[in-house]
Amino acid sequence: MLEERTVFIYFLKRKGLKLTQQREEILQAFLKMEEHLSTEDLYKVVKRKNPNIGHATVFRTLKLLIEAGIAREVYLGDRRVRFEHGHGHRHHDHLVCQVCSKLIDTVNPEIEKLQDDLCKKFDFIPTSHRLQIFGICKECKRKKRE
Amino acid sequence: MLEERTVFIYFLKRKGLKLTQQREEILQAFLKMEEHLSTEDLYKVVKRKNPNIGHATVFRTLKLLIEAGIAREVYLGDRRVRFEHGHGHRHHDHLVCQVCSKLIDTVNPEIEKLQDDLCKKFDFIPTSHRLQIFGICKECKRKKRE
DNA sequence: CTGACTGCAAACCCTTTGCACTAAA
DNA sequence: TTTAGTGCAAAGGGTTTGCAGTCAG
Repeated sequence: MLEERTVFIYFLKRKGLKLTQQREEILQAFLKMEEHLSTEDLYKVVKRKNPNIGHATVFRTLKLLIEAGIAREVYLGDRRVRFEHGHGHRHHDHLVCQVCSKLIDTVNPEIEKLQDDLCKKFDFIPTSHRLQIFGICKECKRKKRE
Repeated sequence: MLEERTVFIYFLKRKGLKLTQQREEILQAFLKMEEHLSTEDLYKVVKRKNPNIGHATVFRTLKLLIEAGIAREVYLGDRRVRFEHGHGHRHHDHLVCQVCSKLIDTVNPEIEKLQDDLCKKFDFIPTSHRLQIFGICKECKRKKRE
């Protein structure tokens, strides 16, 4: 948790930007979150600590976090932009349950490897990727039977 | 091309819906398209044939096509919903060029296989998936060098 | 005939921006 | 003090819906 904060501070310094109370709070909220929150979700979390923070600040700070490589955008199928941790994390793949919306994160080195092969085949330089498998999770499957 | 039309007609009949001139035209335009068009794109294509068609009709018909399994939604990272063929087509993976926005479609049976394994591991029943690799395509890479 | 369909325009909803005020450095 | 940051509210921009007129069955 400390490390990402350091990255952010360096990033700000390098760009001549300032570390404000709000940015600090948003960063902390972002780092604590487990799931893939939307701007709105994060806004609500931060607002609990600091009731007069605005949407715009959350939005703008999130952009900075992305630029700094600390956050990453994910699209889960609705029209909302969601965020996940980016810095130093392997990019994981998602199993998305269409019944309960639960998300299972996973990393599969073999798939990763095949993706690289695929890129080579097309002479394509990858910067990031996103794998989502939609379906029904274990629990929901069980409930259906009951 | 005939087959999908049949599927659609059955679908409409089953739901007590009507096959209108507009729906026919939108279906044909959708089936002819090669790329991943947004509602807006498809609207423009159809409008050329039938200038007084409205956005809403395209939008609503697209929803029907999805329900009938003929179309499928894709999210490429902008805020647009895009569509691709769904019925009877293998789900292909995408290489998305971040410079020129070009899309390379591809299918990789090995990756497909590993995905199935992944699902089994989590006892997850997959219904569809989506793999997107973002990066720089061959042409744009070359241009950069020049 | 009758209920589904259409086009229009407006409502929606999330994202993004402009601006006058505030606060890091 | 200077310049970036903030909150507010409004603008954007794509998607969705309400409605009165229209048309397929």
